[in-house]
Amino acid sequence: MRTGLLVLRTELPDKRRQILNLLYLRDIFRTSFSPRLPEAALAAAVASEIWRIPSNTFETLPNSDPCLGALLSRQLAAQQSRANLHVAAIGSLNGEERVASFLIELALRIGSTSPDGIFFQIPLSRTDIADYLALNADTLSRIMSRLKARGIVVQKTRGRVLIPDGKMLRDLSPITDAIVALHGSAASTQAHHFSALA
Amino acid sequence: MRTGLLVLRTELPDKRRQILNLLYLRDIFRTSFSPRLPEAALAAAVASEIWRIPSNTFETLPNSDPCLGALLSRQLAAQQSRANLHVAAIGSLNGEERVASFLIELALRIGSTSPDGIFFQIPLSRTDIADYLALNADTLSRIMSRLKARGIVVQKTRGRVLIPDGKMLRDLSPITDAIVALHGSAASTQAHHFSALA
DNA sequence: CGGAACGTTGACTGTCATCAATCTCTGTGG
DNA sequence: CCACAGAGATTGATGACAGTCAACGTTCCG
Repeated sequence: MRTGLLVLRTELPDKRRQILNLLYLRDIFRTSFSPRLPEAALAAAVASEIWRIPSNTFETLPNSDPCLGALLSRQLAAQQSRANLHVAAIGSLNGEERVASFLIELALRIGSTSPDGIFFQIPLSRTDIADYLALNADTLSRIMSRLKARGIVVQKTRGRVLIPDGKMLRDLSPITDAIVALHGSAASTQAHHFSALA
Repeated sequence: MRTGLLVLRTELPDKRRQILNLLYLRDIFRTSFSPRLPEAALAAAVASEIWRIPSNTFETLPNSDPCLGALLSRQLAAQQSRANLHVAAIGSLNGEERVASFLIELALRIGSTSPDGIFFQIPLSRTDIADYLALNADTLSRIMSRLKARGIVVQKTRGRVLIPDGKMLRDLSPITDAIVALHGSAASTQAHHFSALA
């Protein structure tokens, strides 16, 4: 995909929904990445632009250009790693830690640094965020309220958020380093806000 | 890898452990599949045999043989899909459903069909299973006791288990179909025990 | 036989889900 | 411009499920 943000969403029998994965710029998605779950479907969280490549072409892509093959291989490895990280987040963090981790992820991916801190537009609805973090929407709302009360996040307008101090957020998540490694390119201006060395 | 069973394990600050992924026969693992989490490490659950391939060789493998490239590509897709399925399991199932899903997975992977049902040797310690399912070991023990009381699983000896009736187990997990699709090869004698059509 | 590791079980606690009431935004039409 | 409707978000009261801690069983070693 070229721009935008996609979610891989599924819905189990009892109206239990879960967002399995977020897909960002330059991520690769194949139908076969999605397990055969009921209602599993890709949906655009924000307007997105996608390149479609026929499956055959995709599988023989590396043959045409060795360098492309290596790139592809690394991209897929990074996505696998992100999926594993998400397992760790959902499986071993509590609500607040999950939300903090998610905010760090967004800040690295779509944040822009300003003198006041890191700004970004939250690209998902509350419900989608809750589904992504395996939390209830009500619980998510409560956690966000607590974070706002503590001044860790500041809500500017609907869906627009400011993180005044990356270090405070950093300390709320035990997996910050892994998130930075996977979502913050070395060149990212946001990454250093969360870096342990900063 | 060629034989055995590997676990990708991590351990966060407060002795919270999580098993991110199980690796079975013919699965592919690269260091870069593992997020940079504290203590992230591969460990053998049972004696395992592994092929090591230098990273460069790996990335250029597809160039040497187009057919191999396609195979590789599909294998990686299947593993991605399994990671996503595991997110769904941990994120949206309750304890009993997770355990049922895990038992189905094992039955498909390492079970052998007998007149009495499906037999297998549980290849992980209680603690590891709990970490894989994002449950507490005590809770896991309680759930297993309940399943035994209901006759859904029968414990033969330490770590050796019999599933008398696959259909009963099947109905305990809302994601059975997806598990069968990913872990049961079409040829597997176990797969039909869990199939909706059986 | 004894010790260590692992597993089980019960009583209690804490976190998160559920349900319901209220509030806030956003867009629409008078 | 305001009123209104509807969706989404917030908040509180309550309950269920899983986690914690501690005691006791079991298995498997030397």
